[in-house]
Amino acid sequence: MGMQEQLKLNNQLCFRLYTASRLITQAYHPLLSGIGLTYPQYLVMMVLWEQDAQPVNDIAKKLYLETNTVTPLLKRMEAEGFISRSKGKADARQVIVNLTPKGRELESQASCIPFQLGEAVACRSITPETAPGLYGTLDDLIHTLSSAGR
Amino acid sequence: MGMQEQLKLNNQLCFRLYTASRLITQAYHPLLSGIGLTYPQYLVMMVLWEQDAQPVNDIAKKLYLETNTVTPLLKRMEAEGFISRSKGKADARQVIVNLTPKGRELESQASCIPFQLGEAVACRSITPETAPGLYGTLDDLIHTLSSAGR
DNA sequence: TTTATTTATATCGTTCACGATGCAAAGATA
DNA sequence: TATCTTTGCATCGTGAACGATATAAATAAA
Repeated sequence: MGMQEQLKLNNQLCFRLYTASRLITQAYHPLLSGIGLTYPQYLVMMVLWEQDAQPVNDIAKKLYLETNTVTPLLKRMEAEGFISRSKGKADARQVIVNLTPKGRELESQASCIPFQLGEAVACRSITPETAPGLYGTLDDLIHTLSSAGR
Repeated sequence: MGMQEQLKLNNQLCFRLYTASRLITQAYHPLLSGIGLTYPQYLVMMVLWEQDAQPVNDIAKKLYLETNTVTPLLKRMEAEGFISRSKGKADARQVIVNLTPKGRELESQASCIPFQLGEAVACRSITPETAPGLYGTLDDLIHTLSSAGR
């Protein structure tokens, strides 16, 4: 009649990732709301700051999201004036996403966010020595899961 | 005019956690839909399997969620017949959540899920030797973030 | 060149998350 | 006791996520 050990919350990797993800996103909130972005919108902006003028699909792939998530996100960002969307010339099916001047200007305003966030996240388990190992593990996990799903 | 290095997606811990969390949840989906649960609902069930008859607030705290997320979740689970909700006797403000027989029966059906999931998540970076370290790091992060937010 | 298939994006419906706010019960203070 | 504050839960509105489906353009096959 004992509780199944493997069904305890404490033994779940996924629950930890889910919680850690939500809590970090919450920590971003006050910083991002200052520049008018949500966290997923901030991710899109980082993709575009790194390389402007990308089709929807390229953005979606880099974020491991589907277009049915990204399309409405981009529409809201267009309504806010951060990006513009235009038909692709080479391929008329594509929608090319461009930064507006307002969106481009945001990069310098956002540049301090990673540092501010770093202070909030500072804990003894994540140091310059241990971070690469953690990143590698998560990258490995993401790679396994994203390739398994096809 | 160079790209701000710290604003690159590859340098972001949060993006990794966000992606890993989503992809693992997706891996759960086919397993959970078989027993009629979503992933957050599965988390609630795990809390209740471990200890039945808890007030909403206790469940929310264990999942690091607010009641405005948990209440609608519980209502859907009640409509599906997995749980029942009743007024607390000692404190009339509380709503006590109980497993129904159907919800209790689900535990044995769910007991194989962690193993099935384990196979999907199997990658060289997460082994019986490395998992505790990863869990510890995430727990530390969660602790830091959840106590900072107050 | 038709016809069939794939690809790129969009639409729709449902379920989270979560900030803001409301409300009633409980507890504290006057 | 009457008033004030806190606590527990619910409601509302908005923005993701995502499965399922639709549509048009591009490509492949017949």
